[in-house]
Amino acid sequence: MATAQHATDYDERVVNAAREVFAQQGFAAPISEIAELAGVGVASIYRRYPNKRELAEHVRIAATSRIIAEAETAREAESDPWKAFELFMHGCLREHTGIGVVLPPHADCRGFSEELLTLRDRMISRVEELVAAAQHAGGLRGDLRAADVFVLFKHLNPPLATDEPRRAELRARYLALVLPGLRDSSVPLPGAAPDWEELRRMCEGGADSEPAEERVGSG
Amino acid sequence: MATAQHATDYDERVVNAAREVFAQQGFAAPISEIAELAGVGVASIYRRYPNKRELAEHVRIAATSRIIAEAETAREAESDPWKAFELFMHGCLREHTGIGVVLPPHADCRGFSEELLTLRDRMISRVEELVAAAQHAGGLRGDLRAADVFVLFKHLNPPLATDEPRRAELRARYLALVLPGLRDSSVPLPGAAPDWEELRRMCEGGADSEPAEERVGSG
DNA sequence: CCTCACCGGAACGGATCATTCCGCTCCGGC
DNA sequence: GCCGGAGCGGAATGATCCGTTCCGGTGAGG
Repeated sequence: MATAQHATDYDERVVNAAREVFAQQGFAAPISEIAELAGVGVASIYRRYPNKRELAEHVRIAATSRIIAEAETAREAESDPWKAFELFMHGCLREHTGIGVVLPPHADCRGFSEELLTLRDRMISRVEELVAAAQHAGGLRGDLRAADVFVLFKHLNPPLATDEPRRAELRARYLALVLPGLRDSSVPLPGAAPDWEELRRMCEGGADSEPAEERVGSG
Repeated sequence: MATAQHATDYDERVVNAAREVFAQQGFAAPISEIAELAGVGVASIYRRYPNKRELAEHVRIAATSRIIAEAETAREAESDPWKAFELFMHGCLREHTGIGVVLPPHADCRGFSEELLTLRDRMISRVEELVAAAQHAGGLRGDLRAADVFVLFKHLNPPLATDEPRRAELRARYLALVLPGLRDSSVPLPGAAPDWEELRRMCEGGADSEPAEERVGSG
């Protein structure tokens, strides 16, 4: 039916716009921006999601699932562990992957659904496996940790420069700039990789996640 | 005199705090945050600067000057162009350099003083010279542009994770991760480096700069 | 022409932030 | 010990932004 088709079309545009806006600007981005990018009114978003938090959670779940799928696909498609790792990195930075949206799950886990937390853990496991395999047999430097990969994602993702084709070009450029260096272990990495808690704080500062939690003191 | 000393002390704490906060959170950071980090009241900031814009400009001028100095120092201290480039990168990411604050001059030049615009141009020139020299004789990959260096700074700077020593550790870690790759030109960089205008847009989205265009206010 | 479903955008209320105002403390002079 | 003023911290103010809700408009089906 025309009507159902129309609704589906709207759903998709809203979700896509939300993914892009959240990925690029963080979860503090205004709903109106999503509406504008989607070419709909704000009310059309609220007609589909009860509030911003639920929209954000939906987007996070979708993006996290997609990253997991990228990891599994990469492993299956490539027997060479380094190639698989490379493929995964490229896959995560492809258009519409919404990689920018998977950091906040590490960044701000307060009040998330079990589903999302489970997905988050699975995503981390998949990345750890890819890294370990590439280190064992692929020449990936041994002192790289999975958390570093997420830091790279965080930096490689949100150019936000212009339109998507150009953004993809920029992601590709900086991925190409960084990837070869990951195999050069002539100089050991100083310091320790961030743990998930620290990564959380690193992402919180950059692009705000949810408004805030309990406003404690003062009055 | 105790009084003069005290005032100087306050000035310094305010400027340092402003540099850190602006560098990590962008120029949209609230003044109250700066005040808190400096351990002073907001009024003490306004007693020294007529408004937020002038404080920001002061910080930008200081940081930009410092980057220029780092570039000149590096060139003079090292005859090997690659070493000079490396030294410059490390120098810019040292504590208190405020590298995060030099991006917005490219990011949002509206209504800046001639002084700052001149410094900005000089800073760009110095970086271009270092890059060209390192490419000519130092093994730096030939397709790296000066704008890429600023993109790297943008990503290497604002961990914001915890306290400064740890932040310095993180900056060092990711600089060490990236630097070796800059000499590996086996795979040419795809896409084009951003021009200054595009870099401006890239920074605008990430961490807000000034509120918006001309906000008349302040009556 | 009427009804129903769905839209876009204006309206509302709360939160945030730049800036100003005010009462307090500390210091030197008497 | 008491007075005047400089300088301070934080509360008060006014404007803006943003999440959410409300409402009048529009097009399809009957």
